[in-house]
Amino acid sequence: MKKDKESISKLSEFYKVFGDTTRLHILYTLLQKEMCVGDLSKLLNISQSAISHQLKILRLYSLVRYEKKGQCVFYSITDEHVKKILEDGFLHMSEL
Amino acid sequence: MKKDKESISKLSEFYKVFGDTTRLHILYTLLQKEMCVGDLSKLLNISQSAISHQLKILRLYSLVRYEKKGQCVFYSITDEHVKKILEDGFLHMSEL
DNA sequence: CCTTTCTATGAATAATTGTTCATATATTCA
DNA sequence: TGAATATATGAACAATTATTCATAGAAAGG
Repeated sequence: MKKDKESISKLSEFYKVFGDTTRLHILYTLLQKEMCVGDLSKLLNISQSAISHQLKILRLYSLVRYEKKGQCVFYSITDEHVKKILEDGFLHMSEL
Repeated sequence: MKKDKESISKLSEFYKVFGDTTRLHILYTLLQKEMCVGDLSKLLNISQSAISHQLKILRLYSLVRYEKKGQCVFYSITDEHVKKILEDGFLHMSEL
């Protein structure tokens, strides 16, 4: 695995995505079940706009996917690999 | 594993530490061999002060340890667990 | 249609974080 | 002891990132 400037920069971006409480809250909530934007907003007590902006970033990094059902847009964790990353996070931390 | 506000906040802090190119560069450099502040500064072409400030954060999170030898302070990765986290990072990313 | 509801988004603002600059402390060596 | 070298650190400044605010678009229901 190369550890040049380029890939270290990529890796730091990757970590940065997880390094925000709003995004982590969204991710761990979606780990339980898929949810639409408004529900996330109410549940986490964060404005709809803020949620939407952060979901955009999570989408950009392919951490969540979405499906439109009527007026609602349901978001969910992309796949098992992302779920694993999320579960590993707590393990790593608790070992430090 | 509890996923309350408190622990999600802790976890995001943990990720945040890795979410900076300077700190990652330092960490991956120290993964090769222990090094003193000045050498890191020269090698990475980052001011001594910036390196020192970032090392302080890495120390705070127990990711590095240091040993004073004369005027120099040699830094190294704390332990195998931290090394594992660093190596896992690239794997996770490459699978996304 | 018109209104309501849900979501997305650009721009402005607020908050956070990183770097630089100036300087202090400690150690070595002449 | 005095000068040089290595590191740390507080404060100011710069840069980045998140949130809010205002608003637009899309779908559903009356």
